[in-house]
Amino acid sequence: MAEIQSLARGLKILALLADSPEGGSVTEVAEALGVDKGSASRLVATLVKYGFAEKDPLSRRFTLGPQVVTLSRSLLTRMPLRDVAKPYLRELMRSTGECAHIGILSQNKVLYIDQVESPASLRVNAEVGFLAPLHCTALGKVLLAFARIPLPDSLERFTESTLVTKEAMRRELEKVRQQGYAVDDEEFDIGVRCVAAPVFDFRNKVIGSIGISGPLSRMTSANMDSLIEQVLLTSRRLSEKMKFSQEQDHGIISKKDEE
Amino acid sequence: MAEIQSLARGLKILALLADSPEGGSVTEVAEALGVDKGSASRLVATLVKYGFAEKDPLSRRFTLGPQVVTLSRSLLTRMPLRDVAKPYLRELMRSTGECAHIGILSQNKVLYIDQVESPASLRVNAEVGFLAPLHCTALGKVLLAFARIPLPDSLERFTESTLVTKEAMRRELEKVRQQGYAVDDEEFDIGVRCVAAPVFDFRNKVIGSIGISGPLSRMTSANMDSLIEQVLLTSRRLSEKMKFSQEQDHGIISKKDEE
DNA sequence: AATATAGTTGCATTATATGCATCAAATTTG
DNA sequence: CAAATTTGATGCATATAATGCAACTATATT
Repeated sequence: MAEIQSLARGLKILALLADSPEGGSVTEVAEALGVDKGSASRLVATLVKYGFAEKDPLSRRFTLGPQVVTLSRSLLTRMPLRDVAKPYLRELMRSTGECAHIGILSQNKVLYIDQVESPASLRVNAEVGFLAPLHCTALGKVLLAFARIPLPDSLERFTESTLVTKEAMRRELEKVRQQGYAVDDEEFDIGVRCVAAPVFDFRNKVIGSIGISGPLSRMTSANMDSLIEQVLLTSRRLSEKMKFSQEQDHGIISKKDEE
Repeated sequence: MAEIQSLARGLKILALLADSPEGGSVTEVAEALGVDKGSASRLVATLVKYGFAEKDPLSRRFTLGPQVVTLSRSLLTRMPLRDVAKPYLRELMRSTGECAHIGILSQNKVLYIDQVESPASLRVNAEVGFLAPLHCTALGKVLLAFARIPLPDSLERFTESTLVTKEAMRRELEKVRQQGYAVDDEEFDIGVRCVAAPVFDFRNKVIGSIGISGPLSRMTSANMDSLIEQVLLTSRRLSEKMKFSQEQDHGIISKKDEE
């Protein structure tokens, strides 16, 4: 699979700019890619020209450009799952009082595609576009358990509670499958608990996971059961809705357009 | 300014995919760019390889990939204005009951970089990443009036009330400058009114605009005055805060890093 | 003001992207 | 259900476009 070198370089630069909070200079970019300053200069100039990067004239450093935000919206607003899920997220947040979010599998991580914030002043906030590890988040565990994707080779430790052995992980995923939901008990962020459950499409394939996150102080063992109940209920209702809307889509697609 | 052709082509493809709801096929892409099918095939393959595009195996069509969502988040979470504005947006939404949003100038349009939704069931929703015209939105008029950028050559009509002549626009902008705020009275969407005011940085340069949008039924002439008051108050407070945080930044930047 | 560092641009070279043709796969049609 | 047609992928030779070098300009540092 031959890749187009200059395009690949440009895309690598975008990833680079995304990773460095201060942006990147031409020389840094050149070094990172192992190309000449001249080439780097021309590549970033092209990115700027199309709005994918921006130059701060003062520092002469480059950052991501607004075009990526526009593209992102374009993608997000066209995700059927996201569209359908919105009211369910709102309802889930309302009934639990915690931040509700929905994620999909992307690059072997979980990508948060939408969120409804809790009004509480102490709350967990997972920005749309956030890319989290699978093995230590509730949303991620659900995807691992139901999507039947291979376990990541190394399970990075984030806190004391992170499950880092494949064996422990396998047992955990078995449990998730049996229960139908996953819990993250301070395995990624200290002081944060999450609950998530799968969303299935009309073929009973997992297409995402939906859940809530909140501080330990509110997500206590005393009310975990009712929170889990809410999440499960929501995930089932959403799955039903998805089946419905996708069967409709299916019908529409099979009817061929004229011309 | 020589642009790197293949990179430019790749970026054009991304814009293309963003514009077509159904995504694009290899042949369509090839036609749109005026290149060979083979080249188009290799270009999209590269985009897919780096997560910027995705292939639906069934329809063999390409859509934007999740990488753009990740990049977008990376950019948005690093915008100082966005960070600082969040609580002000929340407060503005709470005090007015309407959807509050904040935008910046991008590609001669206004880019919505954050939003707080109203809980009302009838509400206006402007997704983050939305790119709206300057001349017929409150956020946009504010930018036009205070950023001293040239008027767009043609003022597209969206509704009966859209101002489409340069002369009318100039008068309107003069009014905006005098009042310190802008109103959009069904000039973009029927049934929707918006109010917005500028956000200034420590140099008194406009860096964005903040405002609210709501249905005519709630944004009546009777309560417009108080809504305007709220927006103005918020924009002034936010500007103050921005001055403060930027002066701090300024200090940090001028203190050179070791190494 | 002088020096050093960083970014841009012109130009010749070479590698790379391109188009064509072929092949494979999938979709449509008879 | 097979034949035909459309669509996407890949190998290869050619030509073009991207590259690196070097010279130059602009900015930052001393």
